Amino acid sequence: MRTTLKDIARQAGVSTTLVSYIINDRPVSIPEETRARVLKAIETLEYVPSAAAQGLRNQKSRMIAQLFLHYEPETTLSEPCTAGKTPALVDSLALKGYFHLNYPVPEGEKARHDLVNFLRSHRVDGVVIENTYDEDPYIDLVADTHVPFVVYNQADCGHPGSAVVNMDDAGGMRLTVEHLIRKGHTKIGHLQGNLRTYCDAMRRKAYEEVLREHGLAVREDWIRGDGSCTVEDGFRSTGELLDLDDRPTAIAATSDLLAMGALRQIQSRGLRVPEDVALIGFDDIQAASFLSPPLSTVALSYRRIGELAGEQILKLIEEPSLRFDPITVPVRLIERASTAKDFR
Amino acid sequence: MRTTLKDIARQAGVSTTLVSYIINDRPVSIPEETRARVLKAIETLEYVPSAAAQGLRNQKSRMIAQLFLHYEPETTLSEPCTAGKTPALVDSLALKGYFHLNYPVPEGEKARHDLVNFLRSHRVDGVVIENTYDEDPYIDLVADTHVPFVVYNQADCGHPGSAVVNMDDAGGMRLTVEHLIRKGHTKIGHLQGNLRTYCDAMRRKAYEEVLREHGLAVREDWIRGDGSCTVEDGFRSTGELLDLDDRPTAIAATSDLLAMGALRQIQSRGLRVPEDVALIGFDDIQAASFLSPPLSTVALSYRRIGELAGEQILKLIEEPSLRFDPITVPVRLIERASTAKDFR
DNA sequence: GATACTTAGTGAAACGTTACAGTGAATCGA
DNA sequence: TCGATTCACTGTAACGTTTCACTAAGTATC
Repeated sequence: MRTTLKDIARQAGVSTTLVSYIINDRPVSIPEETRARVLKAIETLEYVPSAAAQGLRNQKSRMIAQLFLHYEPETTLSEPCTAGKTPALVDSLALKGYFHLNYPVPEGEKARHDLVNFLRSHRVDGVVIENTYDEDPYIDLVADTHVPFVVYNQADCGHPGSAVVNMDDAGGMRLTVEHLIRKGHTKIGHLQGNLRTYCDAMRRKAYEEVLREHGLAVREDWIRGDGSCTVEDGFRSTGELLDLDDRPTAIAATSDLLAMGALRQIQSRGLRVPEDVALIGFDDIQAASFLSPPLSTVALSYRRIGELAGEQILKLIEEPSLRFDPITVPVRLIERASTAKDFR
Repeated sequence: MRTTLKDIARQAGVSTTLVSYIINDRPVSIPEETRARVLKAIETLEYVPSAAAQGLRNQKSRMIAQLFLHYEPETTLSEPCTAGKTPALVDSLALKGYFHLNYPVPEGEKARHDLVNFLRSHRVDGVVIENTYDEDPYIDLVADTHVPFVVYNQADCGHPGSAVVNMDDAGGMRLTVEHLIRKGHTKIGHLQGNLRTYCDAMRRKAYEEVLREHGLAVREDWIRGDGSCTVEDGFRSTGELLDLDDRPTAIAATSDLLAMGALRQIQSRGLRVPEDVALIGFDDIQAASFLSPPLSTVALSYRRIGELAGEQILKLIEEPSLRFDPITVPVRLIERASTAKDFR
């Protein structure tokens, strides 16, 4: 059997109440001698409180779940953007003695229902929502359970007990397109991601805005991508772009994975990057600098984002009435060889 | 307040016992009419059982922790080898209604102590141990708490209530070295990883064995690597190798990351791969096929490994007396351009 | 000497489930 | 028609904490 408070109390000749007080450092006066006796009993009997009993009594679990919405087994947890934030989140939770739970939410009625039950079961004190769509209905679902939550990549969602952490998607995409324009490009294509996500939607919007600001037309046939945001999609979509009679001389991709596919496609046709087609990505994944030519891209600190999410959710748990303004984490342009030639 | 069994019982005019029986599908005879009444009450009051109360009562949490030993914040969770297995583990646990917890264990007495308390607190029903050293003392630590566990990359550890899942490290390294020998190489260097890990130790051992079997000398000065297994290490260590008067004509790295660093070093000196130095990695990370030249390597299904770990730990929880033989997941050689030239 | 306060504790009731041991009533077999 | 069985339930005691309201001394205050 397991060692319980009762065992400690018996061993030390005191009540369980007193043992509990000592363990939890309650401000009651206890003579050193008694305290020492109890601590010794805890030591020798190797007592550790039962998480379940504490959870039941305190209505707290000290667990935070990271929700992976629109989950697909083979991809979601491996994507740079999704996976990148997890380590920092885990670390910042661990720092405060909280545990991190991975909770995938595949599409479908069953998973949706399971999610609500999960949240209602009080298994976790709060959640961090990953991989949301723009104005994602799942957010309301979570909000309705009154579990505090932090969500990435959303406009301010306005729910009480929630906070938003964004990266500067629009700013990043502006950087890339303006960079290409400075290099002399006027025919700039775009490889888009999943437009249902806030990230990719904002990036595409920024792409169009910058073009218009510079008096360049937005051509629908220069915007490609099936939404899967994979290397394969990049390869295929770039193929479509290059098949056009009037094709772009530069491509701004919404992710490095798309850009990797693009690079492969361009080079497989004997074209050169950046001489024939300039190419720039987004995310600055590790592989980017190893491509030939090394890929220009936008770097952002996924660590910082995850860290912020961790801090926010813990603050919300302590004080659910807190209101936060959405935080936006800055990005920066990384210029490499894939955009290194001036185009005139 | 939260809706409890009592509320349901009152609403349906029955005892809490009966409600519990219905929810848990206990084999007792209950007229359809009563059952329907109770289910309706559950529905309308939106009842969901309290995870903590069930945990306390059943002494089960339906949670599995993945332990990341020797944890370093910036790297451990991002490494291909470590991160690669997590998604499949999460999926296979979710399939059976179990939750997946990330538990980092940094070096140090405090973290070690926290770990023991964590396991003793019965917060999880079992653990999967990631990133172990060879004959890692942490394994005994876990075993002593009698929490069922699965461990990757170990010789059979012999503890009751445990299982081992390996990938075929030795077999994979044999494939790469034999491949290089077939290509005509006799001067083959090795970039080693962290020899304290079973993986890297096995790989290095296999490297040496194959050399000996083919009558080739094992030269200590051709074996490099500071144990960090990073791109930077690969770059630096390959520099040392190339500085030698009598230098290898081929390099077998224990990981793709090391090989990426090696490639950068080789090319930065104006040498060609594979003409001047052939190069082969291990892991088949996504970037490998995007290098110039594309990197030969060893592919293994991290998905399969994670899946197996999930299945094993759940079986152990159901039946802790079960004994499993260590499972070894097969690997295969991927030949790409970085080893494509015969060397004579 | 009565009153108030501090010290060092204790008992019992939650928290929300589940399992065991029953209990009446109805049905069945001989 | 009696005992046994089945049916449809229920009461209560756990599971292991924490908290609230107490108490019974001892000490200080006036």
